[in-house]
Amino acid sequence: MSKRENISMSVIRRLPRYYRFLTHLKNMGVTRISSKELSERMGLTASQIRQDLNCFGGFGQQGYGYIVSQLQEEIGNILGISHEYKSILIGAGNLGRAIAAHMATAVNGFRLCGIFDNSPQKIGISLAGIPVQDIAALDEFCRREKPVMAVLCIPREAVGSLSDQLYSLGIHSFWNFSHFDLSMKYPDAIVENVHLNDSLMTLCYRLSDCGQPEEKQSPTGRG
Amino acid sequence: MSKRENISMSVIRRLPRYYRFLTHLKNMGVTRISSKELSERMGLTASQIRQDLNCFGGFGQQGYGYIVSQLQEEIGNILGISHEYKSILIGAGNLGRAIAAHMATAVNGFRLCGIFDNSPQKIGISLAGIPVQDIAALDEFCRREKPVMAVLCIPREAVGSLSDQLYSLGIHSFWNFSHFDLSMKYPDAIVENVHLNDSLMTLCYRLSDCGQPEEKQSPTGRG
DNA sequence: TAGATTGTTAATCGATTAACAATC
DNA sequence: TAGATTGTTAATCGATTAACAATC
Repeated sequence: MSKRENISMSVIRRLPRYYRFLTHLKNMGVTRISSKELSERMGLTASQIRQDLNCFGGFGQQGYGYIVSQLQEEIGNILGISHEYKSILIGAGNLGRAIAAHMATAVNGFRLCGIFDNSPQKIGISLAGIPVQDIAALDEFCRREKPVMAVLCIPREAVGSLSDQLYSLGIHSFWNFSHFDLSMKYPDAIVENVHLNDSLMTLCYRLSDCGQPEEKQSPTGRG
Repeated sequence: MSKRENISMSVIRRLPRYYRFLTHLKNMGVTRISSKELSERMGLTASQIRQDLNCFGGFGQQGYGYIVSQLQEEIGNILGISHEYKSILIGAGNLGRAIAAHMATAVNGFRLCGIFDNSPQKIGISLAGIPVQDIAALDEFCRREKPVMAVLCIPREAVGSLSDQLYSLGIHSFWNFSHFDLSMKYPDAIVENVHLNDSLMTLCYRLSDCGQPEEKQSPTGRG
């Protein structure tokens, strides 16, 4: 866990995948692995794996390789998965439901402690054992429970004013599923965006890549 | 739409964001924009925007800038959003439900035409107006409808054998929400992964970054 | 025309890969 | 010890930024 200074996002984004792979190997009964073997299984270069790991410390042994269980645990610590950061979810729609179920089951460093919505049809129901509260109760709840992260599963239009409220209540990190640009608004906030539609559109691009689209001969052009 | 050769994923992943921003500007009544102004609004450099756009052609006018509606339409064409690629969804759990709802509403180049699950409780219900079919009906359905993309909202364990079936039925592109490594298995497949838990873990890392974790003094060590 | 802003080439920066001495 | 594989430095590659001539 030692060094950890100015680690690039490229490296950080690979850590969960290492963690998953090592957990899988551990479950399969593999006790020892070299960077070469791991690289072949993961489709990376051995150099990159060693380079990545050495951002955080030397976890291997020359001539031997890495102990799977040890390395898995180290990366878990680096990621901070044994934390239980208090978090709330805003928006109990289809996506909110899925995320609540996800956060309740997977171990990931966060504990969901409150869900909020503004629709009377949603208020009172439970998702993953947590009751959906009226958004009007948000202030009081946050002052009492002091959550540090908010999951935003609400439409773009709703985020503008709500994010101000959340930010002033001390929530400065967001798992953002909306299209609202939080990191533009709060430069010091920690924002992780999940843009499902953007993701799908890149898939569309790659499918279209071979044949020309050509369905629209757009008759645009400036005066 | 012209050039389009060896466009890097870095560029491709920015396209949907350009598209969103331009759509927004258009809706706000903005008709004309320079790369400088757009860069300030999006938190990029003007150089990057011009560089990105010029991968596909010259859409601007020197001394004037870009016509918002025209550029928006061009990027839409580049992404291929007017396609209606037939797609199927496997897994009608919480996440499957959310994705079905999403794909039914947003315009994104795909048309969801079938949903499959293996649970008797799910078979027969409708998601976004589409009935959930028994996974046993998959072969017959695919031979008739010829979908080209599959959304995978099933657990890792289920993907191994199912992906073989899908691949042999001519489905070579996947929107993959599972942790199964499809691109390792089918190097020629087009795979877009959405790993929600990985995303959340990077957020956890960044939150943990300031204070040391130190809750576990792991007593590991070899031989 | 003069001013503005593009398209494009060159310079810089960062990330990945290769090489190799250290060492288990 | 000899063989293997790490940790780390150097070389390469790619992506971003800066600069500027072209031109509307």
